[in-house]
Amino acid sequence: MKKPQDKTARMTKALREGGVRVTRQREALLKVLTEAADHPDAAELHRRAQVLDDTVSLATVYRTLTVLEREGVVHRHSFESGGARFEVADPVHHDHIVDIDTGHIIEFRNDKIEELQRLIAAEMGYEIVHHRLELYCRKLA
Amino acid sequence: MKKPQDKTARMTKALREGGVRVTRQREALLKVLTEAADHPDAAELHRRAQVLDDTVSLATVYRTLTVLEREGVVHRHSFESGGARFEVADPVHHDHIVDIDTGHIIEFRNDKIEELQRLIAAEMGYEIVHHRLELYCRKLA
DNA sequence: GTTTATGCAAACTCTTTGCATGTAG
DNA sequence: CTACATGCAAAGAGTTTGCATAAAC
Repeated sequence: MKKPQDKTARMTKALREGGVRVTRQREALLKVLTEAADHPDAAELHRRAQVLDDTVSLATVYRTLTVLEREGVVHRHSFESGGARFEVADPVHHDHIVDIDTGHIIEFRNDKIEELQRLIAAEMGYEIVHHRLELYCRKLA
Repeated sequence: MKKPQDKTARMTKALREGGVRVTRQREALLKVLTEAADHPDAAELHRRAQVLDDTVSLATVYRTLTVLEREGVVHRHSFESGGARFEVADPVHHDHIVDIDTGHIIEFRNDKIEELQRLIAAEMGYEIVHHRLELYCRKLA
């Protein structure tokens, strides 16, 4: 069982070492991000962060998310509808299943599919820098 | 060698049978779409369609693309940056490699990867309705 | 003739930015 | 103390929409 506070501590350390200032607002956002079990968008992160610190503005949420993404501690996804959604970067890459009826997002990882992608790209003379695989699904009866 | 005019003819037929009116503007857009070897966005399609019919407005381009997508003759993609990009629906599904240096988009199809996706979804109790696989790549040296 | 599509401009959503002020290191 | 981060409001990009007019069937 990984404790969220450990994650936050590791993240703030990584940020400071990257020359990034850890402000009250950024601490609030980091806490909200590490505690999120879902994939919230910027507005939702703003709402959650304001509970912890009501001075957090939406502009800062966006600016901070950009910084966190650049520092590699957050991943940005854009699923089929709506704006960008965010999650704390997982050291192990995973893909997503989107339940088109409920909107729920499920993570999965499959080494075979990762390897196949690498092979396909290589056959075409390419090396994968990053990729995106989303399965839009419906629950089986 | 498939002739573009055949494609357009088939598409207009499908549209009329779907109760959709085929206007001058829609004809221009269909022609531009079938002749496109790339994946243009709405603004680019607007530019190209205006060469054929200068009364085509951007609003109509958007409205028509929505109709064409609903009728199944066009696919809409949203790659990592910029707005939506469109292509005539391919009867055989394909995925995309995006060259991150040039922006070029290459299509590919791989049955094994399609099958793997189906298996993964099934294992989680899901059936795939549609999916999206994009490989953001760099040319190998 | 009816019903649907169009152009235009305004509105909308999501995101970014300029600027004066605040604050982390 | 100085450089960087912030809030606010305004601007931006991409897309949609209300309305009066035009045209497909």
